[in-house]
Amino acid sequence: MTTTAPDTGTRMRSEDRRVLVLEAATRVFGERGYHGATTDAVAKAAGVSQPYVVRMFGSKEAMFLAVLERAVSRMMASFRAALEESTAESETPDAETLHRCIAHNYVELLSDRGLLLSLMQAFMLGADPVIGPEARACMRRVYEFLRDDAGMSPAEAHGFLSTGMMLNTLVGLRMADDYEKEPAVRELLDEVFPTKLPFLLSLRDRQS
Amino acid sequence: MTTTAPDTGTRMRSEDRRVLVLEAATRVFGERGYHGATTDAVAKAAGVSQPYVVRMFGSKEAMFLAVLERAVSRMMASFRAALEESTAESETPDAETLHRCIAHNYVELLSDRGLLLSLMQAFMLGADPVIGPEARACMRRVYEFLRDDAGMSPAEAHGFLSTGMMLNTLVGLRMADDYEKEPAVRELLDEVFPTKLPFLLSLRDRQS
DNA sequence: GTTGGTGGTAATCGAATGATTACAAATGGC
DNA sequence: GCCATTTGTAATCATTCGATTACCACCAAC
Repeated sequence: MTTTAPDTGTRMRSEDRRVLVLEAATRVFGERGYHGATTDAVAKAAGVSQPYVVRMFGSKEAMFLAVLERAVSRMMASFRAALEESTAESETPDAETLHRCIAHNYVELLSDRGLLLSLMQAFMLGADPVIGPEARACMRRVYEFLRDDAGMSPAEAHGFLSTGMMLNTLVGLRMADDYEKEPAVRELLDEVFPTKLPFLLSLRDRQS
Repeated sequence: MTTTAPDTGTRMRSEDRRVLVLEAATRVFGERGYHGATTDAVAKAAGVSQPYVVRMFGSKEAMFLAVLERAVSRMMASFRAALEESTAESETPDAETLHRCIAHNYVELLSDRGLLLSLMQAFMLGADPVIGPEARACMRRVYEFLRDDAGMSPAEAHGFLSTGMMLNTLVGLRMADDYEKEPAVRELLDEVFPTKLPFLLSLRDRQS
């Protein structure tokens, strides 16, 4: 007897499926953290079976590392695009122009819900013997880009990274949930997201 | 027959024991995160049995909330002390004096290994229906202190919080582990911890 | 001395989870 | 058409973990 529902006949190339699973994993890891995320939750979010996601990456740990690599690569690509934008505006862009261009692209990254949160989750795993070194390498890549490619001074890079950590933290906290109820929260978010607030608030209502 | 090792005869008041367990839980939650921490690991770190820590707080979730409350209370106390220090130096302290005094006490907090990391872990749990609201309230308490008591402008409070998030992230990453090997890391840490670097590096070598 | 409350532990349970195995259905080259 | 490869799933396993239960030991009051 057949125990499974009849196949719909549609099969994907594993390459495409892998991207789907990676996107789902990014969302799940971002929301629940490395330890809190389950391979089953990722599987359900991607619409595949749990053993499939395990075999696709070998282990949950390897899957997280893949998510991390993709996340930092996409962030770097976003920064590089921002750098080109700002050099297009003026030959030797000042710090403010660069900041504005990067901030613009950075908030765009928030659309990929979980990407920045997955990075942030990795940054809290420095004690992990496998993930820790990879996470430190990610931070290093970003810092070296800011110094070597974007031409920032150490102090400028520090300020830029600090603001980024703050943004990520506020997103992790879901601080926007209290925007209407708490005047202090409104004031803080108005300060931190001067131009991108409508976009941030629109993110809040999306699924999950 | 007796299955247990003979009691050493030393018994503690549950109040004192509770503090010991809270300190142990702070370390464990800080290192492994909420989901990654186990009640058994907390029990072993505190030198008691696992059922005891569960009964003491009712649940792992309640224990985390207790850790969170203690952490934010101690941080606020540290900030209040710093505020008094700076007003002792000059009647109406400028921003730099206040920053310096707070930074001094803040780095002291790092001695309580895990306190800031536990806070940071909570900040990544905004999606949790129970912990999320509590974590947002913690952030709000800190922001309102900076605005109302420390007299910071929204922009000043934003900058201060951003730097704090950056410090916490670098500690979570264990970035100091790469201080000697990676020149970029050395440069970054020299910039972020201008005066407190020896202290930071000494923390690195402590147990766990 | 015994009694009752406080400070603990050993043993165990049920559920969740990451991983493995065995198997089935679709696809493509020949 | 046939067969090997690829794309998937159902079933299950061994651990782990939070929680519960039942029990024991110390101590103070009377």
